[in-house]
Amino acid sequence: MGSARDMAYDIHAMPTATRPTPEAFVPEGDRLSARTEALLDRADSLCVKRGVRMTALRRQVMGLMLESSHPLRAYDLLEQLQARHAGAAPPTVYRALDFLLEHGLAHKIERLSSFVPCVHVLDHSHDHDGDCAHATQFLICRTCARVTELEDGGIVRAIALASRGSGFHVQHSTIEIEGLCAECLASGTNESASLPPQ
Amino acid sequence: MGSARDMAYDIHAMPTATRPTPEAFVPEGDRLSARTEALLDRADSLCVKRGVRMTALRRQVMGLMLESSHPLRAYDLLEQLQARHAGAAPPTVYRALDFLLEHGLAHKIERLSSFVPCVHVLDHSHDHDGDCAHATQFLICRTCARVTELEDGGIVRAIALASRGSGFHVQHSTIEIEGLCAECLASGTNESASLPPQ
DNA sequence: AGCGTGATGTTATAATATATCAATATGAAA
DNA sequence: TTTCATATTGATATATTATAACATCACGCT
Repeated sequence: MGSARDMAYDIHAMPTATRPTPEAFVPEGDRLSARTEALLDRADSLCVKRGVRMTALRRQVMGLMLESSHPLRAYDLLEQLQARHAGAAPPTVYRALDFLLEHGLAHKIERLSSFVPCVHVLDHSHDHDGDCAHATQFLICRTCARVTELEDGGIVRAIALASRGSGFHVQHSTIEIEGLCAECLASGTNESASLPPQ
Repeated sequence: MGSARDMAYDIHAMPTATRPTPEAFVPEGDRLSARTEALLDRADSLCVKRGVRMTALRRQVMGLMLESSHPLRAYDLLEQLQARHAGAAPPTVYRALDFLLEHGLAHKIERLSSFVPCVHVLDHSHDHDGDCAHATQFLICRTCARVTELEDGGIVRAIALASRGSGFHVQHSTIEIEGLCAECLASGTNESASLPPQ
């Protein structure tokens, strides 16, 4: 036994390191990038640390988001999930998403009714670990539809200051900034990615 | 003839000042506060200035929002609209809302899938007039469900700064801050108004 | 093994939003 | 005034997003 929850559910619930020869078990189209596998494993150990369960289903949904270059809608995830998970239905996806959102492993982009994996909890040294209450902001490119997650102290402070000025106690902020990303600005590619207007 | 668009559609399309004795024409339950009437008239003249039409339908929808203490969902508006407007259907409301949003007379609160009238375009001296591209932020109270609209320069600057740091060109920002308003904090009334979590 | 809890399966439906095309109203031109 | 182009509204259908409710199954504990 390699870890606290190995052999649970199926191979997709296992950190890569504990698998015999992963490729042999992974059905066509399911190979995940090394980065995704690494991030999934980080998410996984974060869950262990918190005493919650990163099940196969949740890991799969997280994996789908990590492999995508842009936010995915619930029904996008559902469709992809169904390829390997016949019985998947809307609640299947929404429940997995609820878990991931609750534990700060993913975020909902309200403007797009879409979801992205959280890179700050997972990536490098941002060890929030037991605490998932980080304040994030999102840059949404209207041309390429990519979303970048920020954790900008200046924005957080400005919001705290303005709220305090109104006697308001902040619990959560939704900050979604739309426009053109550096790459699209540079390449002059201004066709919209069919985002909602305003 | 009293103004550019008088007698259009019905009495509700008319600024109060041009009406003979408004009360006599207004059906039961349709009396609007003096504040609402005044703001509707401001919205109206803003539209005239911009060469767009504040029709009876749009004015009614705007009026419903102005009379409400909290954000209204599209189907709330629809239901209220139907009381005086038999044929009203979802597109009726969404089209009126689209117009009001486009002209900065209302805002959508993404977190609540709800709509509020814009007070900054309408109230007192904020004469944006021809220009509706003001940057707003919203304070959403989880207890009383009231929403306060801000136009805080500090937040706008912090966002501009952070975005510039990423080479991102901002076109629009959605800033929705959830928590407890001063009144609810003071009164200790902490029952949630059934807002979505996180 | 038996039990309590949490996770998933399954079906149905609620809530939010848009597409499409017909009918009508409006403002400007002739 | 008539005519015309355009904007607005009417009406029906449907797409999209999200949840309720209850059955079943897996897991962790004793």
